[in-house]
Amino acid sequence: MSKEITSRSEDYSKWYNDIVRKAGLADHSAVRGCMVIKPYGFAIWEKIRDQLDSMFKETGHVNAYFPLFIPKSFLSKEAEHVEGFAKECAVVTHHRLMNDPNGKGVIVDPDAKLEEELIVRPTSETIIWNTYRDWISSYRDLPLLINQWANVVRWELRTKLFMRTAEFLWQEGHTAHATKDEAVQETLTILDIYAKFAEEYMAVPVVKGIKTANERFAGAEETYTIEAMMQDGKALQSGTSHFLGQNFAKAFDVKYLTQQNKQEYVWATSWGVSTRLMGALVMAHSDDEGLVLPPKLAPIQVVIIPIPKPNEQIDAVAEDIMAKLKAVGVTVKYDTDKKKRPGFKFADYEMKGVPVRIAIGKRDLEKGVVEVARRDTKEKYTEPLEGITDHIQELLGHIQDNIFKKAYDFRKEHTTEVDTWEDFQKAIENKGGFVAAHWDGTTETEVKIKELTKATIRCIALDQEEEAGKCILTGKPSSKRVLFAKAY
RNA sequence: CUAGGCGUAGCUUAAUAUGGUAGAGCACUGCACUUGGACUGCAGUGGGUGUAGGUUCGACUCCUACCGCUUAGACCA
Repeated sequence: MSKEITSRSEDYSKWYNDIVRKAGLADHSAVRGCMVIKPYGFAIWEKIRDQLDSMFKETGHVNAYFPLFIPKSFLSKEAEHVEGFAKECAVVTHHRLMNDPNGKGVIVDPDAKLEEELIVRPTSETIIWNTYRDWISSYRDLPLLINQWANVVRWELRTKLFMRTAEFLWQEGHTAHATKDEAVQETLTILDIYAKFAEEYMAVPVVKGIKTANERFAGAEETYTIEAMMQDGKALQSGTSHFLGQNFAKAFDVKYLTQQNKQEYVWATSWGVSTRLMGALVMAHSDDEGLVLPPKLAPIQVVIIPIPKPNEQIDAVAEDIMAKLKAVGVTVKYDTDKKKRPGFKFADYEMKGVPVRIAIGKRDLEKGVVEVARRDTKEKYTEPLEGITDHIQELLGHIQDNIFKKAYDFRKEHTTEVDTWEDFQKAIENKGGFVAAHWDGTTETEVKIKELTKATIRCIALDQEEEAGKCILTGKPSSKRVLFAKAY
């Protein structure tokens, strides 16, 4: 097997690429910047999707689907919005192919030019708000709480599997409200869902915060974010929730009649997380042996491996364990492949990040035990068959907690408070991670700091306490610290 | 998009300074033998060197263009 993985210390980027490929998550495709998500990778995405989907539904959202194509004219209706995406749009100009009269193959039929070009959606605000105009006429139609699961295209020039690809999968929620307060509340509700999902399911601790004007979504009044930290100390924006004000309502003329019979523009939000979460999952937990998955998102939570190969006696025990685990909602796989040796299977499931492995051999059965191994700590021990179901269930919980704690401790160690420019530079350069520092609140300073250090303001944490201080660069007064980091 | 680096079998790679007509390991197939951490042996399958041109008697090797990957920027989720 040539499955070895480049170590993190040797080359973090290469390590990441190795994990993604060798754990069977995704491959490069024939199309530049686009990936093929493989079955195992997609199974994880499905877990992410299903969980989030149920959380959205619990909070009153419903799913719908809007077109992949957006008329070019729509994008120009909200000036800031179009500016944010103009440089990375795929444009459909024709609708027909024909045989090449000069030879083999096909060419674009020049007679099939579209009257109005279509943009492959980079995000759907415009097409959705154009639709909402028809759906909203009265306060009785509000709030409108819609989400869609879709693919979008942003013509990225520099790509990395899951982290940034030209096409990616995501969910985008688009809501309309009667009042500003309600819309702001919506963005915060979603932010909480994202944070809860990240921490409780992905086991990735996140900072909830507000983006600076400079980092804000094009067309938003306010952008809220959850920021995670990867093992190389870089920050990863893992989800965003935008308060859009009345910008899109005005651009698309979406008004409603109030109870007082007055015409008002509606208030909007939009929010999304993407397959980038897959990248976060890999980068937050995995090690040099492969993927490490939190049990709650693992497509296979427990794998049972017969030693050295299946036989009637082992099968019977394995099937019994499987049935009991399945009954309590644990996903189990019994690997009966006779061609592969146990050692190979051990390595393979470690590569794939399966949280728990149970090995059953003749010697174990004579003693009424099995061997249990956990992926996160690499611990291995024997456990009586009696009560194995409860033990495994409990263990999965411990693993979930332990993975989170490990990531939490890492973030804690890599969060530094500094008060001088010199310390700031040192922290960013040598230690990495989040650096909490005072900032004078201007975009100019923010941009300057980025030029000098590559660090950007990830967010102003929602729970950041007020504290008088001086901007690390300009010395101007500041009322609270913001989080800086180098980011993906 | 800019600047480097790299493209030889599914993967890792040899042959490239000095052009001479692609060789191996892993994977894969078959058989045998094994089996408590990526077995072993034997026998096979598989590439014409990212693509298109050019130079040459002859190109993996030299030249040009393009494509892709990658690293670092600019931009962005």
